[in-house]
Amino acid sequence: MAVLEDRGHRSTAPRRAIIRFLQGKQEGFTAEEIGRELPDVGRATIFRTVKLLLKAGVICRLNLPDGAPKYSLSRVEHHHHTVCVRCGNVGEFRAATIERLMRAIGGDIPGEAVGHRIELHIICNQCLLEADSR
Amino acid sequence: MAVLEDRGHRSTAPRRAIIRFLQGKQEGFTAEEIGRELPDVGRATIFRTVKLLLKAGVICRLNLPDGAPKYSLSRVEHHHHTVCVRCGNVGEFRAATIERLMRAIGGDIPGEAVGHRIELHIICNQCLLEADSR
DNA sequence: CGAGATACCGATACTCAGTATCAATGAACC
DNA sequence: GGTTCATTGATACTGAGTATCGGTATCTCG
Repeated sequence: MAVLEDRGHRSTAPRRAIIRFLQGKQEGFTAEEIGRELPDVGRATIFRTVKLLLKAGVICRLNLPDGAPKYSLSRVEHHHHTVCVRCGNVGEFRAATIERLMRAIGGDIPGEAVGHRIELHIICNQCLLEADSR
Repeated sequence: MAVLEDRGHRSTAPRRAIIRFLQGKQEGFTAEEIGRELPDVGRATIFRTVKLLLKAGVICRLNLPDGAPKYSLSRVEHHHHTVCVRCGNVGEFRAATIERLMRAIGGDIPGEAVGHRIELHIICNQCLLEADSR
């Protein structure tokens, strides 16, 4: 909640509103969605705040398989995302094995490895159910 | 070369020009870059052709860490990308270990795994050199 | 080869995510 | 309470990609 103050930013009404809105969010969200939910907050401010939260590590950005941008709360520090190729819902997962493996691969590749990003494309349970019942 | 004809598309001058241009490309490229190189080809046609080549599997789309879109030739069927966080150049790699691991993780996660995408963020050798010499 | 159907073209106008600008406001700190 | 300066919203812009549409070129078939 005091993520921004901790980083030397001011606590303003729009910022509080955005953070409060995101607090409940289980699924990923788009910037446009925030705007729809908080019509009193200017568009620019939404993007500015999203950027701050990104830098603070509170949320993270990912792309759906078609490239559409989406954000999600970072519940755990280092993690990766599952994204449903049907409905676009995103989830998180961690796997220590991956981290070890990526470090090993980083050593085999020219240049210095500084990080990675992994997206697991799935069809989520709900979409599977809907497909069945059709 | 006859990728498009093989899929029932027509062989037209703009398409041939784009494919010929991409043939040489080692690094990743953007749509805008194609347009700069082939000013006689309309913008819409570039995006249309890029989309066809994507569907045909000839090229693939990826995002730089900041979300900027980029394309790269698919030299091998299933592969992943390294992207330099300094200069944005992209490379390819494969690692059978990853594929096995991702399949295992897919089994542990609710829903049906259908694919994945992995980006390894690096600082490429050239950027390392430049950083040293400064 | 000639002709017709239609896939494809370029120009243009649009959408969508995100950024730049700028005058007005309101946190923070004294 | 007053001052400073980060922040705001409005607005205009950029960059990637899509929709539309009248005109053109490719493919196919006779």
